[in-house]
Amino acid sequence: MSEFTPNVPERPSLDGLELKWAARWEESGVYRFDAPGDRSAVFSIDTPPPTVSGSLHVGHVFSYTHTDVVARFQRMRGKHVFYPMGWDDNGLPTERRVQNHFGVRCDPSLPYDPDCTYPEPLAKKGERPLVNLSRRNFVELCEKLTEVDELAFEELWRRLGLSVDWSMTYMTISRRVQRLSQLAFLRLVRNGEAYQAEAPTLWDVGFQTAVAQAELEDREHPGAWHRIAFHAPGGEKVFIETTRPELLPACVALIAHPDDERYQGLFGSTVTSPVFGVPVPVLPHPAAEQDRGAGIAMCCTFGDMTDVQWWRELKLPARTIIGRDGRILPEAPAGLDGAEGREAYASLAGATVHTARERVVAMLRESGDLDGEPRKVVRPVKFYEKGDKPLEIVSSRQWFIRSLSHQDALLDRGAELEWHPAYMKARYDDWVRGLNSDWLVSRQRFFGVPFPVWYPLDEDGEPVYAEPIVPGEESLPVDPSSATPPGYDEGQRGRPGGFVGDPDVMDTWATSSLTPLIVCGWESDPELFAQTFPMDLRPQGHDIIRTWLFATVLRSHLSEDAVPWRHAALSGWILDPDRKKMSKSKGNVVTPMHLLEQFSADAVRYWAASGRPGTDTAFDEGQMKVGRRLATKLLNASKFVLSIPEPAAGAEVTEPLDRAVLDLLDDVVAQATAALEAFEYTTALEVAERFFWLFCDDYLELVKPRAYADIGGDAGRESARLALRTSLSTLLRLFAPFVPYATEEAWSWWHTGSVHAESWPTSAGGGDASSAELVALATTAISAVRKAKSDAKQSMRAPVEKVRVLGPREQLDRIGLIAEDIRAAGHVGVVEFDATTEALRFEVTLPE
RNA sequence: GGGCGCGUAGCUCAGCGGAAGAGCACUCGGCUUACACCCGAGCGGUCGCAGGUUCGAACCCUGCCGCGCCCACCA
Repeated sequence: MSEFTPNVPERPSLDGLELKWAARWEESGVYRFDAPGDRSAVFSIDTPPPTVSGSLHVGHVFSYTHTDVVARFQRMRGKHVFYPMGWDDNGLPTERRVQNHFGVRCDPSLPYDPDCTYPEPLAKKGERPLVNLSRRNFVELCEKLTEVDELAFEELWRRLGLSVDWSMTYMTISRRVQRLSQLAFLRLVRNGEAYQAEAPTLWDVGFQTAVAQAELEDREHPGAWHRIAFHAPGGEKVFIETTRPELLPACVALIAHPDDERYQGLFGSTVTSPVFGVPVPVLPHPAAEQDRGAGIAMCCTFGDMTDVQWWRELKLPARTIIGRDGRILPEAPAGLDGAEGREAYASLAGATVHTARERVVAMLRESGDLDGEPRKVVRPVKFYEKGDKPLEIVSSRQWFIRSLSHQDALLDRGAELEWHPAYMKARYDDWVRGLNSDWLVSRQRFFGVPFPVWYPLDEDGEPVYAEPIVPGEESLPVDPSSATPPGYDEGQRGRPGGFVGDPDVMDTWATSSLTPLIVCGWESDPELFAQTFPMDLRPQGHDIIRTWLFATVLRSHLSEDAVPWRHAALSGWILDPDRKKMSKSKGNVVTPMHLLEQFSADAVRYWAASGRPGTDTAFDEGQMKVGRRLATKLLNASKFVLSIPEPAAGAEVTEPLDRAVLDLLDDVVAQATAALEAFEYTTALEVAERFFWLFCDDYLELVKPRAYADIGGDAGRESARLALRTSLSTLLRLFAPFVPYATEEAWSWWHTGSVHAESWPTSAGGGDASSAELVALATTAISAVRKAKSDAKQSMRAPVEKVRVLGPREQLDRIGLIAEDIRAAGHVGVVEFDATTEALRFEVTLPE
């Protein structure tokens, strides 16, 4: 480029930049990953695949921007940035959305219909009966809907300016990912790290599926304490207290602490439950707390996890009374043998837990075994995080991945990671230390990756779970509900001596925990894998440390004997102005596309970049306005610098002010680089921004007359022109990761290539202190002149008769170096110096 | 109950051992050959509280108060 006046528009604007540049970036492939053949030249990012179940919100925009800033920085540093995007379309949210959207329901017993005509979306809820679909048809419909969602997501991400390589996009429900997920699972089965077991499991009666420890949350739930009498053989009453009287027929023991003096005489004896008349032992166990309730608890199968512990450790019988639908089972459990007890139970059969509770309380009241009235309490109860009814515990057969036996190794893996911010590691450590069961990965749902397993049926038609049939790896992915296992034909499905497919699907996390393996080409592209794994960065929310982060570390540990990445960057929440977490349910979400349209992508990115790693950040349109101003200013400042003729060949930066400013900028580059290397993008933006405003407000004003050649002669003019272009080039590159559109636009006015493919500015080591001081002196001087004009309510263009500079000799000497710039910029007649022993000050004399 | 983080200007936040900072808001002024979607000047703070360490503390230590989050318990 050697044109004097580059291609600068008359009135630069942010409007329309997104569409213009997003299209050109796609065309030119500037963000395309090309494998360099060398792991050290790659920066690979394990981007979170957003759940495709509706819409992205500002929280997504916030955290994905952080990652993009880092990606762009690394790219400019010369790294081959491996930055794919995925969509998590697996799981409950999609299932639920499809059911509501199309008015359908999955019936796994139906056969697959290859010519199915799918229903149109419902115009309004309940306008027609639900349409039943086979599992495979249901899954196809899910895929249809998620495709549409994914396009909308991609459009938003492109507009935001994420420098993702869109040619590598993956979907967690795709055949490729299903294959990989099943393959990884079968490998775990083979080496004993995945197993199935029949055990009491936390169960959501609404969704009718088992849930894992990581998916629990506590909610305040109203209940009541009931004081209930059991009967000892001698006729005396033993009172227990419970919030779940409906579990009385499931009671298998009373438990008190071994040291509790009140119950010493009862240990080993048998008491009889009221109403149901079931004899149960009174047993000691250290998990019983003396100062809680009556100090003696009724152990039921199962009211809570302590019941499970007692049941297991004291080898108690199981008296299950709650079914998977949350209702009381029709058949009374073994042990409930008395006629009266059976009659009482019959009155509960089929009732919901809530109704059963009322009936049991009524019966207790009638028999006189309810002591006093129930006392209402609100106490925390375990819920499935997506559910709306308290969890029950039912016994069921489930698949688990071993994690308890790897606790120490997982803590070591956590220590291998660099955490940003560092204190987030504590959450991981807490979680790993607090694990109380292996990872339950099976879900009794439909839309997800099926377990690639069948079971032979014995002559009675009962599955032989101990001898699962697995497919060959080459046949993956398989859906055992429609595929036939090796050695069988389809006619044997469900028949004695035949087979049955595992009906369950894997939990979403069981697949998304494999994202590093999915994107890096595990078991499919060894060359790519060698260049990208272990990955450099996992960015994610701090709320899913116990799920996604933990599970990914576990799977990588089991599969690759390695950490999945070197750095984990945890982003915070977006808080609404009331300091609450922004969420859809609170109805306070602002749609991201609207924000991008209103403020521009650069502005929204600027706001996002103001949130430090791990820190919850307020949603702040004010910050977006500031960002918009910055981006506009970059365009205008660029226009101005480029409107000044290019420096002549052989020009040199000779003027003290010019040298000092470049020195200062060099220091800014050093600071910004160090900050970005440590994922402290906010600090990088701050130092760049502080310099930029000083550059615009003070340096540009001071240097204008010289650059226009009004003063200073040839050398001064060329020095100014060279310093201006040099600064602008550096500044545009410094801001490119943050405001990619404005910087690209301005860059395009005087360069042919993309700024995002340029190299990151390098620092010569930072300026010395005297440069910073000289710039500070220049700022102080020009401010003093401005203040005088401002106090006199005059225009900045108004002439100044005289400026007297008073202060220490050394400072006067330094100001002397830049006095001519100050004089010209301030429209000052003469500048005089008077050495004193006092602090530096300026006397500004305006004309009469 | 355990852990983590945070309390600095009206608001959003930097600063984390050497003279209290920025932006926004507010007040006053200015069409200045890049930008009026702009520019300039100004107002504004017992750095949560109380002790301690230090020549020196917003910063380090101890205790307390308040807010948020994570985990556990849930008879």
